Amino acid sequence: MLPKAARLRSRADFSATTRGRRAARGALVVHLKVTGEGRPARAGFVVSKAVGGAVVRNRVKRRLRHLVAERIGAWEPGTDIVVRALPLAAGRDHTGLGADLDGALASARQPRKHGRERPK
RNA sequence: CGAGCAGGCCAGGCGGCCGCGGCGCCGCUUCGGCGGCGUCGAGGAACGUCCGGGCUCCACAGGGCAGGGUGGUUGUUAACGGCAACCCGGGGUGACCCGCGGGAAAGUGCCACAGAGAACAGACCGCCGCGGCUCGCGAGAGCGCGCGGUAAGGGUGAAACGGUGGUGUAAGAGACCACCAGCGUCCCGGGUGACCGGGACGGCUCGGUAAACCCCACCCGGAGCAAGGUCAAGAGGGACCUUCGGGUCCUGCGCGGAUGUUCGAGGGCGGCCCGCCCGAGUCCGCGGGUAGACCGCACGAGCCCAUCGGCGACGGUGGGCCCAGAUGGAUGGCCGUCACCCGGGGCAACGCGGUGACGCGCUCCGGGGACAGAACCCGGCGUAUCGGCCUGCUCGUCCA
RNA sequence: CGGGACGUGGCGCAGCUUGGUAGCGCACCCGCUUUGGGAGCGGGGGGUCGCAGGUUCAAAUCCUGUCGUCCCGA
Repeated sequence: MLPKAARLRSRADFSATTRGRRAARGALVVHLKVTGEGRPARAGFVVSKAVGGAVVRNRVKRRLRHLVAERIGAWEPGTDIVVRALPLAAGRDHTGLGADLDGALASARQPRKHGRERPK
């Protein structure tokens, strides 16, 4: 799992990260912000009451923490992410959540294109 | 063997890889932490928050009136609205189960519709007597008739002012009698008690509803671990120093308005009134600051075993054990395997039964494993829960 | 942690205080009106009163438990 130092633990950290880039995939929404500071990367999780009861919420959180822990070493220092779980995440298994997380991260890392591509 | 009743228990096991939090020891450290080893790490409901207590702070001067809760008895307990045993009423063939189970002759209210009449009741039909009229020779019969008697019968209703049989009567009626049911008073016996059993007498019968108001008995200070405490930080103001960035010390939000200081604001004594006490601030608006750490906080009405008392809830004694403490919130993630349950396929092999189809064990495949996450602690209650196990008991059927 | 409100046809609400008939608006169906539609007029259908138990002759209403939703204070 993630040690304490690698987790976002205050309201201020969460707000700062949430104002960064955002991407959604499947049951997850990921906020990403590269601060450029020299400390290790950190992650935070938001699982609201809409996802389920305490048992379901804890299970989702624990799975996400493990998934992030497997990936966090590869990120550049100073990166903060916030992973928010949608109600769909309650029925998602480990593999499914991993796919959602990777997809959302890849999408968030891509530089945002200005304007939308209009369909022909 | 089949139905069923009651009580209790479990909450998958093992292994691999990768992790998280607390505590202890050791080592390193730039004093922020890091590493290693050891050890501990969710529940029977941790849940809902329906009760009761511990603990902490506030208050303690009482009186009256309101308010809330409980409601068979006796126990049990720190306490309870819990639990145990028993009593009463109801249900079941039975084991057993269910009951907010005080008072309706203290008072008030309500009882729709139907029905003649619904609470110190009521003559619609019927029944009976007298009178009237009609018919008939007459005995008598009849009536959309009048006056009176009558609560036995009909019908309505949840409920119609005791039941059955007789005496009696014009017809009837507890008007009277016998038995039965119920009520009240007294006596005897049993029980700590609720109450039970028996007897005598009485008037003969007095509806339901208090989960309607109410009456009676008993109980009840207010808040809540964001309780409460220690420390740090802080905006503004003042003084001093200054290299004009700031630093040190003291005090500790600033501004405006209302009201008040023995002619007393405001607060406290759970609410109101009286009374008493403390007493110089209190309230409103605008603007600003803080949002940290530690203690409380894990030895407790604690758990396990034995034994004694008690029908039991429970209590006494002795021995052993230390058993979660997070704070964007740890106690896990992934995989394998073995047992368990469900569904489907197969007899190719083995075992049992059957002539056999096949069934069971077996084997192959697929699926399932619930309800649910500590947040100051404890005792209960209530609710959710895939399934499995144990003990005692009841009824039915068959065999000996 | 403490306190409060609500649940009634498809939707939004009354009725609960003082227990006996569940009502209103929109929507739906049928008819009239119109060339047709809308509007209007007339008629009609539709409700386990969140769930379970209890009190009562009788419960949407009273009591207890339970489920869900929402709000307020610290």
